[in-house]
Order: sequence, then structure tokens, then C-alpha cells
Amino acid sequence: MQGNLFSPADGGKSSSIRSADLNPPQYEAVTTMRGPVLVIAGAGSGKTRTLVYRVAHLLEQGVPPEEILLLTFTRKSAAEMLARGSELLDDSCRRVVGGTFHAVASGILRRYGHLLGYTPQFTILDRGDAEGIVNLLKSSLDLGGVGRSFPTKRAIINIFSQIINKRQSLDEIINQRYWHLSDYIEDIARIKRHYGQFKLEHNLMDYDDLLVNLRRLLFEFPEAAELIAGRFSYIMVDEYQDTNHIQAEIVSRLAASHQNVMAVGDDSQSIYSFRGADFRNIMDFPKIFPRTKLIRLEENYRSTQPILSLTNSIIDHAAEKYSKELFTSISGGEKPVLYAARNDADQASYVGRNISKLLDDGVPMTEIAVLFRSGFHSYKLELDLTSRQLPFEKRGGLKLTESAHIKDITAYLRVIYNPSDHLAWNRILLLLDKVGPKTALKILAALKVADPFGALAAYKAGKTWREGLRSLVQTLFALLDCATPLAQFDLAMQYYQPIFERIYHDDYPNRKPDLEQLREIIAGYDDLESFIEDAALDPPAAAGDRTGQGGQLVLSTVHSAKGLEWQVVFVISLVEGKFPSAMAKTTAELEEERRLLYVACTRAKERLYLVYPEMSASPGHFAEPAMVSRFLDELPAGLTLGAKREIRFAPHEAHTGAVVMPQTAKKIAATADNLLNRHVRHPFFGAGQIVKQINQNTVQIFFARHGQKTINLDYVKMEILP
DNA sequence: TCTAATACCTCTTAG
DNA sequence: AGGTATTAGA
Repeated sequence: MQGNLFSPADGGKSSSIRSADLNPPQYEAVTTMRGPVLVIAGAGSGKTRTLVYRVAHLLEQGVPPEEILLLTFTRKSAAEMLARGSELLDDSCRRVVGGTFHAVASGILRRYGHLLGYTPQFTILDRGDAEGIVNLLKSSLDLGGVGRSFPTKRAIINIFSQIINKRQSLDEIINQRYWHLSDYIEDIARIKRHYGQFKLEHNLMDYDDLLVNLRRLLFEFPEAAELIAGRFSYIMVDEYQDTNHIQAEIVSRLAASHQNVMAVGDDSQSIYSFRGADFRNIMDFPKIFPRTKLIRLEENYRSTQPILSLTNSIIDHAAEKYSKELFTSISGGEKPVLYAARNDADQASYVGRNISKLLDDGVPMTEIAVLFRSGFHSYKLELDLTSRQLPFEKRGGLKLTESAHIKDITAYLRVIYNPSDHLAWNRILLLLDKVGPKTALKILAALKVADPFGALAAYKAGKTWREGLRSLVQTLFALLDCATPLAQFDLAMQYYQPIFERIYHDDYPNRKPDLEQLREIIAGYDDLESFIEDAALDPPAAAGDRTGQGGQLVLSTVHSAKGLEWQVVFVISLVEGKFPSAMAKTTAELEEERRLLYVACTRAKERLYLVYPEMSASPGHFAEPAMVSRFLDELPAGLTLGAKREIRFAPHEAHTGAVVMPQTAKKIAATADNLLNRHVRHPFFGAGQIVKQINQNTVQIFFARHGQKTINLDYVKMEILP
């Protein structure tokens, strides 16, 4: 007979779940039903298991599944947790409301968005869409004369997003991070006003709007807020360390009446500060919810001791952290392997070779992952794996829906779904031959009516594009009558094919597979609405995964690997400028890069490979000497197998707060007897270290971001650091 | 007003 | 290496 896990006193029912499955703190987290709970869960400490069991427990205690809300970081992890719950208990788990904040917000806003001026058919804008609107506004607002270094649409959208996510004013953002754009602050403010207006007018919401608008519903519309919050009597939030203040406010309002809220997270794994998360926020949870019960999960069930020793050491070097050393009872295990590859190709073949070997040794394909900082770091490896005929699935990086031709074809579907989506209309019109931005804008103005399709049909076209418009109108009306998304796609494709070949004449054969992949994806949908929603909220990855799910090894960015685990993990491109990213400049940013590496390495259960190329290329540059990542360099000896380069990197290159008196290089050169190994700061190349003195005035310097250079001390205003 | 060609610039992370 | 802004030409 199976032991009863849950005490009858807690709810009266007996449980079919075995008590041996949980340790005491996990047990406490699972069985605490009422009141706020904060679970600080170290990497691999059974966080997911705890959440899954708690869902099962709540259901067993008679809580209706519809009243449980499980907020996770990706849709996939919600789905996986509920699937595991179903195995534990029964299918009632499937009726638990689970998903990302954005997905849940989208669902709620389709129902209550009318209070804010939206119809249920609003379209969700991805990043590219949002940038497209900025472009549209930039030209229609008649900003900027010729040759002005006006901020890019990308920068503008970033600024808008930071205003919301970091709770700062436009002025503050510009002054702190975009001071070079201070001349355009008025223009940016103007675009911002019009951007907001455009979205409202055309029934569009960007990602931030989903959260902001849900928050508005909850705080400004008491009746709707009661209905929304009243639906859920138990709330659980996973990865709480990566939520920002908007999400925290949403949670606090949803749980206000009953306080039955559990947050789970780990400050050491906070890696989303660019989205406004702060690793310190998790410690504010008890301030939002007084009388929070704090539970710590510190026993690691995932990794072997040698891997844990390494990850503990990585996080030990963090400037600030709340959590503790993890311990494991898993004995034995091999030390992580550190491999210095000659170059990117060698790195790729090293990983490819070892994966083949592991497969021969019987490690399942699905138990192997390769992790990297940025999507493009895996290009060489993808080629290598393809030539070895090893199927892989790439996660993170470019999304299928981000490419122009995919946006083209979905634009036809988008206007069918939301006829006021002028961004999609604009795209469609521009695809007509002999129609450019000016003409498109004029037509767009005529489409601001109740029946845009009729208006388009009635539009008096120019001679050169009359025929094109006629055929477009015909297609659109046919699309309105189609029964399934697949039929709509095929019809749209029939119309789009000649346009596709015309506008991408140099490379349309390369783009064709994407369209076919999209067709496969659309074939899985019964209604257009879900497809359009998923295209924005859960976009499929771009090329790489040919066939589909299962049986493949995973290549992933570290961000997309959060919460997952594999028997064998490779972390690649561990060089300065790639990991940590060259974009990370401040101490805080570098600290986040460290946590990112911590997340990467803690994904490994049994074997961990750390790989870096000694010569590495970045896009647009030839291969240059690279320096091993500072995070590896600072580790004590003995944690890994394999040798490190001897060149050491200055502990904190950027913004340490220490003031270094500038001294000219020459002066130092004149007085110092030995320049070798001195750290320098070059006005253009940045931080580096002298590796060779060629003569009195000439040295070779290894720069973190630019590789090795020969520098004449007479000519350069360079600091030699003390 | 549209299109094609050229010069230039920027390279994260994600819902 | 890729998109994008600008410009010349149709």
C-alpha cells in the first residue's frame, strides 16, 4: 500500500501520492495551502517537482482546477508541469489555468479589454511589428531633415519598453543610457504619444501593453478586477526572481483577497534585468505579502558533486547574493572538462565528436544539450552537426516569425482576423507593384472605416497598379470565406507566390523552406485566432529543427534553457566578448552574465563540458585571438580537467568605481622596468593586457574585445593601469 | 513616386 | 553578413 503523504487534518482526504517523493521543506511547501509562501529554491532543488505536487495536492483537497493559476516563464514549462501533474493525479490538471503572464493577460484582455477601448480581436505586436509602427510614424510625422542621425526604430522601441519595465521617465532613460540621443528627446516623446494612439486606434497591443493593460484593469476597474481576481483562489508563480514590478503588482492584486499565493525562485538565477527584473525583488515578496512563510530548498538532486563544486564556485564570486551553498548526496561523478579549442571550427568539431561518442556510449540524444550566450554562437556547430547527420533542435535566437517573408504571408491572415490592423494593411499594400510608402499611406487613410474590405474594393486605383489591387481584393474576399487556417494559408500563398519571387528575386529559394515550415505549423490549427496569438506569444524557432519534437539534441541560448536539465551539457564560446557578452559593461551587467553562466552550468546532471576557442570570429570580423571568459579564469585550480590559458584578465574591467589616475603610456614606459602583463586601457580597443614587449616603444597587447594588436606607445593615448 | 543600387552600420538575452 | 538609410535614375 502506498503511504499517505498529506495529513488528513489538512483537508480530510487521503492522498495517493507517495510521501517518499519529497523532503521535509518540499513537503511543507506542497502542503501549505493557505497564506503567502515564498520558496527560495536553489538550482536543481526540486522546484518543479514541488510545484507539480502542490497542484496535485490542491486538487486532491478539492480545489477546482479552474481556480488554480500557475504562472510560469514559458508556455512550455506550464504545459510540462501540468502534464506531470496529470501523470501523478488525473486529467483534471489539464484544466488548471497555466501559462506565461503575457498569455494569461492576453486571455483576460480579450474578455475585458473593451473597458480600455479594445475589441476581443486585438492583435499582439511582436518586436518587429512595434518597430514597424515607429517607422511608419517617423515618416508620417515628418521628423528629421536629411542626414540627421536620428535614433533607430530599435533604439526607440527599447526606450519605450524600458520606460515601462524599469519605471523610469523618458528623461531619465535618455540621460542614463542613451545620452547620445538627448537632442531628439522631443521627437522621441512625440513618437511615443503617437505610438500609443496608433495602437489603440488600430486594436493593437505590444508585449508590454499586455501587462500594463492587465494591471490597469486590476487597479482602475474595480468591478472587472473583482471578476478577474475572483476566478482564482490559488496562485503560484514560478521563476519569481525574473518578474518585474508590473508582474509583482498583478500578482499582489490577484491574491489580495485570499493571500493564497506561492512564489518560487532563486536570486542566483536572475537573468532578466533587461526586462526590468531585479534579483533583489524576490526578497521584497514578504513586504508585499506580510506573514509570508519562507521555505528554502537547498538540497540539490540534479548534479554530481564535482559539477556542484564548480557552480558553487562560480556564484561564490558574485558581488552580492542571498542564497547559500547547495549540497548534494549524489556521490561520485567526473570533474567538468575544460577544453581550449584552436578556433571556432575546432570548437564545433570537438563538440560534434564528443556528442557522437556519447551517443555511442548509450547516452540518449534527448539528454544532451549545447548552451551558449547568443543565438549566433552556434552557427559553426550547426554546420558540423548537420554534416554528422545529428538532428538538433535550436531554441532561442531568431524566430521564424521574424523574417520578412513570413511577416508578409501572415499579414494577409492578420487583416482577416483584425481588419483594423493597419500595420498588416500597410505591409500588404507595399507588396503591390508600383505602390510605395506614399501611395500606401493614402490608401490606408481610406481604410479607416467600418468595412475596410469594401473600401479597398472601391478605392480608385492608379493605372499602373489597378490590376494588382483588383487581384488583391479578390484574394481577400476569398480568404474571408475560407473555412480553415490551412485553406487560408494556401489561398494567400497562391496570391503571394509571384510577389514573393519578385521581391526576393536573389534569394527566394532559400526562403521557401520557411514558408513550407509555416504551412506545417498552420496545419495544426483549427482556428485563425489561436494561430495569430501563438505566432506572437510562442513563436516557433527559425531554421534548425527540421522535423519536429522528440529524439533530438538541443542547442539553446542559456535564457531559453532556464528551468531545464540534461545529463550532459556543453557550454561553448566561453570567451570575453561572447560570454560575458561585449554588451555587458557595468558591474551589474557583468554580475548578471555571471549568473547566466551559473544557470548554464547548473543545467548539467552528470557531465559538463566548458569549451572556448582561442581564436574566435564575430560577425563581420575575421577570427581574432580571444581571451578565456573571466568567469573561468577566476576559478580556483582543481575544479576542472584540462588546461586554461595563462593570460589573466583584470578582475573588473568596467566601472569598478575606482578612479585610476590617467598616466600616459610613454611616461610609464620610461619608468617601468617591465611592462609585461601590465593592464592597459586603450581609447578605442578598451581593456587589454601587454603580452609582449617588442622594443622600447612597441608592445603587443591582448585586448579583450579586439584580440591582439601591436601598439606603438608614441602615438597612442593609452592608460597603463597601476 | 517607385525601384534599384550603393554606402553604411550594427551585431544579446525574450514574451 | 544582414538589413537599412540614402540617393540616383526611371
